[in-house]
Amino acid sequence: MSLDHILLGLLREPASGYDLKREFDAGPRHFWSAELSQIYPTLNRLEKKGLLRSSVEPSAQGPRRRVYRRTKTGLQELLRWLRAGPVMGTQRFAYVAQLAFLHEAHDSSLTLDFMQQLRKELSHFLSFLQRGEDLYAAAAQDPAALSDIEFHDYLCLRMGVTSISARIAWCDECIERIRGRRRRRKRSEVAK
Amino acid sequence: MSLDHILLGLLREPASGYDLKREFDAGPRHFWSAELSQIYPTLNRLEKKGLLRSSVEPSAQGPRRRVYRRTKTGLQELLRWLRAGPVMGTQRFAYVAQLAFLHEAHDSSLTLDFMQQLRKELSHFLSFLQRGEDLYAAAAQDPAALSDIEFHDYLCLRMGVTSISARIAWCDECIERIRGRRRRRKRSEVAK
DNA sequence: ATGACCATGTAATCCGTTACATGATTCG
DNA sequence: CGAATCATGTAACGGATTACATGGTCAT
Repeated sequence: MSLDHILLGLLREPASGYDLKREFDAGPRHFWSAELSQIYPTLNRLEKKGLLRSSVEPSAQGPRRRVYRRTKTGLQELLRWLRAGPVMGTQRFAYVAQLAFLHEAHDSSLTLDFMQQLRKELSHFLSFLQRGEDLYAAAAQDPAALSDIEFHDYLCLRMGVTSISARIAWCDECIERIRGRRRRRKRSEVAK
Repeated sequence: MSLDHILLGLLREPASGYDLKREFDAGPRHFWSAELSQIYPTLNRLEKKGLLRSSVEPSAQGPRRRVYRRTKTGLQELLRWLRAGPVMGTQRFAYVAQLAFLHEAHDSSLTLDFMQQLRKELSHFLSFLQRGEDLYAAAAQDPAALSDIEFHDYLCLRMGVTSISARIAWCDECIERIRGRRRRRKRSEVAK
């Protein structure tokens, strides 16, 4: 039930479902995502549970919006979740499973292509994260220059950058190993 | 629908649902997992679709087992999935979301404790992966010494090791930054 | 007026976890 | 004989995605 708590967390400022969706797409993309069709019913449920309160407000641009605010109970529930320690959810990387089975194709160029395409996709995502990181350039020098909120955001962004960078390095390592393996195979064939 | 393909991939040798569950727990733990209650119905469905074929066989130890084999169609479907290129599923890291919201607690020691506990859990998992890596010690020298299957398995294991290592380094970086921020905050308070 | 974007929702379906239910075999 | 392990499933629930449905406002 993490989405409940993530919405509670994002609602440090009053926001509509639509706003929250945009926040998901802007920031936490490297660690969470949600669709509007999941957000709206969840907000509704949280309001029924008394963790949120909503009011309809006119919009500056567009139709009327339902704006949600966290209640005192909502904040308490968020803090309870945070104090319970890190939630280690299950990881799922379909592309690693694919790599594990690529031997079935008996074609090392397919594995090579696969890793090169993966590297490209990861690099693309890394660029996106690094554009965000540039805004915090000062933080690398003096972490005390940031507000509490910015500081925590920055740490999360660093997680994205270090973890995608490591994955790209892994791609490079794989590509090198695949090439090395090929060369040695060819050599030992010639030796015969 | 990745589980379908992962089961097809794991079934390079005939196996029962119970066998496959043990394989999940032994190997792919760092990139996939599944429960028996999900595996059994999925195998059933794949058989109905003609991608698998099963037969009941006596067990060496215990009651009779239903052993599944991949059909030609099953292998073709697996290869189709592999050739389609890397599947970039959505990532979900609840603990990063937690970190993003920890500022609400207004207590830097809570953030510090959180990161230290996270580091501990990740280290534990890294040890598990490294025990697996030791079996492939030779591969680091000569990748051509491994069979195709072992080579691909090894690359997947390396993904786990590099990616968890990077995450641990990130924890250390965070811990350092939190401490540095504290010191600077205290200093500027004294300066007043 | 029409297309882009703002805004909110429901329905169908699928994926995944937890709990429940059953029973065979083996080892101490 | 009792506990551990082998072995196969079903049921209930919850989480997440895709598709569908509706309509307002604004700029061109």
